Order: sequence, then C-alpha cells, then structure tokens
Amino acid sequence: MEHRSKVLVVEDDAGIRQSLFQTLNALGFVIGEAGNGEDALVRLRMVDYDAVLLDINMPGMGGIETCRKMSQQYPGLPIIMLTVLDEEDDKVEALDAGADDFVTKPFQIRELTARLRAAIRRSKAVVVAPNELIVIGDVTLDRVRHRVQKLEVEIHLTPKEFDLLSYLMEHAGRPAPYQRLLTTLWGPEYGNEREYLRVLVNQLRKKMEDDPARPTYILTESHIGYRFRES
Amino acid sequence: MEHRSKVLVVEDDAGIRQSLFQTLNALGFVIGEAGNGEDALVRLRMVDYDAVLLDINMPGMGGIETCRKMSQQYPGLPIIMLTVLDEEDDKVEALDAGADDFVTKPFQIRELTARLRAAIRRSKAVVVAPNELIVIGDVTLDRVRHRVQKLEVEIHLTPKEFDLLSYLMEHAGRPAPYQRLLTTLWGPEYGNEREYLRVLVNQLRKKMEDDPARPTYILTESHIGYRFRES
DNA sequence: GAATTCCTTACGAAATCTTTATGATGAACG
DNA sequence: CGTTCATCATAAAGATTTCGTAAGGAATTC
Repeated sequence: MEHRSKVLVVEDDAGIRQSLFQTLNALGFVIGEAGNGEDALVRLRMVDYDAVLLDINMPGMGGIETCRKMSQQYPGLPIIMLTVLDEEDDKVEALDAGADDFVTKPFQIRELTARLRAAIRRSKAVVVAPNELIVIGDVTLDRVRHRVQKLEVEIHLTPKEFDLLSYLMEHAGRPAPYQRLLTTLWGPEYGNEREYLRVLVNQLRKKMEDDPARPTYILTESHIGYRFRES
Repeated sequence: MEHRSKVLVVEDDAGIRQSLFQTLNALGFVIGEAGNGEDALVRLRMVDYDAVLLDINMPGMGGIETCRKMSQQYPGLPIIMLTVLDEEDDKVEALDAGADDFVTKPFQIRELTARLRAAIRRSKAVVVAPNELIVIGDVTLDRVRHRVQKLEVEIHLTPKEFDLLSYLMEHAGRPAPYQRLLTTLWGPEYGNEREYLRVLVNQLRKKMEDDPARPTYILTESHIGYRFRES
C-alpha cells in the first residue's frame, strides 16, 4: 500500500553515498546512486525518481550545472542540494539553477528526511491541481462527473457539500480557514457566518465518516478552520 | 575557500578597537573601523559589510541611534551590540532599534565570534531560504500545514502557541523581546501583559520540552524576553 | 405538493484564552 | 549573611470563544 518514494542520491564521496543509502533505505525510501552529474542524468532517463539529493561540490560537471540541466529536462522534479556550512553564496546560485531546498552538511538525518518528504509532497500537490480526479485514502472525488466514492461505494452529496469537499480535498493537509471557505462557498460578502459552515461540515461528516463524532477525513482545526487529512 | 566575512567595528575607545581588530583579524575576519556613528554610516555606504559590531556607549550619536539608522538603511544587516553588564534596559532598547544580538562587556572573544558568525549565517540564510519548513534540532515546524513535530511525532498546539513558536523559531538564535512578542501575538495595544506571555511559554514548554523546568528549546533571556536555541 | 436542499436558531460540550494566586529564583542592598 | 524586591515558573480556576448537533422553517426543484 505505502508508496515508497524513489530518491536519486548524487554524491562523489562513496562513503557518504553509502551511508545515505543505508539510512534512507532503512527509512523506507528506494535509493538510486550516482557518483557524478553525467551519471545522474543517465539514471534519470532510465528511472522515474520522485526526488534528487544532489551534492553541490563534485568534480566534473559540478552540482550547480547538474542541477540546472536536471531542472530543465525534468521541470517539477524536486531537487535538494547538499551544501556545506558557511557557503551561503552557493545557495543563491543553486536556487537560480532550480534547486527546491537545501540541507547543509553536516546534517541531521531528521532534517534531511523532513525536507525530502516536504519537497516530494509539494511536487505531488502540483500534479493534483489541474486534475479532475482526487484520490485520498478510500475517498475518490471526480470533479467532472461531480461524484464522490468511498471504497467503490457512491456517496450522494448536495452541490454545496460537494463544493466544500472539493475545496478541502484539493487543499488536503493544510488547514482551510473559515473565511476562505465561506467566501469561496457563499461569496465574498459572507465572511462571518461560521454557523453555516459548521452545519454543512456536520452534514458532510454524517455522510462520509464512519463515526461523525470521531472524524478521520474532515478534521477541525480549532479557531482556524477545517482540513482534510492527507493521504 | 572560506569567504572571509567583513565586519565593521564601531567603538570610540581606540584601545578596544585596536584589540578587536587584531583578534578578529587573526581569526579570519576582514575588519573595518569607525570611531563614531556618523563615521560608521559613511563607511557602510562605501563597503559591503557582512555585519556590524557596535558599541552602545558612544559620544555623539549614541549606539542606539546609530543602530536604528543602520537597520533602517540596511535592513537585514546583522548588528551586534556591545553592552555593559547589568544594563538590561539598554539591551531591550538595542533589540528594539534593530540589533540582532548583543555581547556584554567584558566579553570572551569566543562568545563574541560565535555570535558574530551565527548572526552572519542567519542573515545569509534568510535571503536564501524563505522556507515554509523550519527544522531545528528535533523540532520541525511546517507553516503551510500548520503542524509541529518533534522526533516524527506530532505535537498539537493551539493557535496562540503555534504563533509563538513560529515567531521564536523564525528568529531562532536571537532574543525576542517581550514587547515584540506581545504585540505580534496580541496586537499593538498589548505591551505590558507579560503574564500572558509567561503562561503561554509555560504551556508551550510543557508540550515540547523533555523537562519543562530545564528547557533546551525555549530559553529565557532574563529581563529581556525569550530565545529559541539555534540548530 | 412532495422531496430536496438550504438557511437559521439554539444550546450543551469542548477547547482555548485570560486572569489570579502562590512558590521559586536570583540579584540588590544594607 | 540575611532581607527585600523584582522577575520568573507553575498550577488552577474562571471567562470566553468555538464546535457539534438537532431541529424547524424557507426556498427551490421535480
């Protein structure tokens, strides 16, 4: 079930590469390795990676140049660069070359994975947006046919309920503030009518949550709004 | 390889200035000197310094006033003030005037350079990574998803708690004065209600510190405010 | 006109925020 | 060296806001 993200590690130091391989592999990532930029580009042509971990200091085609080529050839591919402390100027260049984020060596593996996951999540989110089909967990929302299914079973929603769910699922993972929900659902002049929202959420939960009192899909962010759980 | 940082030392006492010059120069900094505030501002126009070391007690335009002018004219320029022991009010004023950090005289050169380097690193990092993910130690704060994790496990925070942590982590390493925290969290009319802040900090510590009585993340700067530890 | 959808109100429960009180800590002072 | 005073930490109670839920009526659709 759980989709293991594929990450390409590009690093000339075989020791670091090895250690990254072991650690990330143990954490559930599928790792590909490359010792230089050219090699990395070849591997990208063969395998569909979810992200690239790229050392900025490499002999031959350097990290910056590799980064530029990658982001040209594979726009949207998350690239995280490994930089050394106090070489902040490199980062500006790297950003320009299309890097998404940085981790400075020596790094904590926790920070690395956190940024890696965040970058992958972001890249996926972009794909979802123009898509007419959103699938999260057991729930499938078809924006074209205006239909919602949970575990292959159709759930009948009223138009307002559908719009709410649609908005929440599109922004799954991040809280949707009351105000935004109200204005997108009812119009700009409605901004304070939270009661409407409460009632609507309640109806929606009754239709799609196993236990409306203990929701697992539509979660409430107290004082802020609501958010759909992510994947 | 290592880019030597340029630091402007502003200090009226020629002896201290001289000694700072020698020490910092030996440690790899490129030093510019100014004997008063006016002179310092002139030099800033000519050279692109990475940081300023500014004595708070100076004849003519005092350190505070100089600091205010500098941070207005060069926002983002790290300013570290040299204060004398037990002049807490000066420190608050200095922070308010735009200083990043301070070192109390008499100081250890080690502490001075540590703060100096930290301030420079921070200033560069801000330009480079306007990131929604802040990772410090075991704590990860995601501003987009409005979530905080410590060691991969989620910590539930109320909105106020989140805002406080968010501000502290964003400014990690430098002291956040009461006043600023109060006005950013409660609004401009709140400036003296330190009790609120104390209680809020206490709640936050209970949720994220291993031992709230001996905090390692949210440190208190006596008479000044609070400071999130850096990396 | 029957069914569906939507709007509106109401109220107990829960979460969050504010306020007060008390003990601990540490610096200032005689 | 003990006292005084201010700040800080902490707990706990009280006030306020927000949430969930049911229910009734208006508007709309079929």
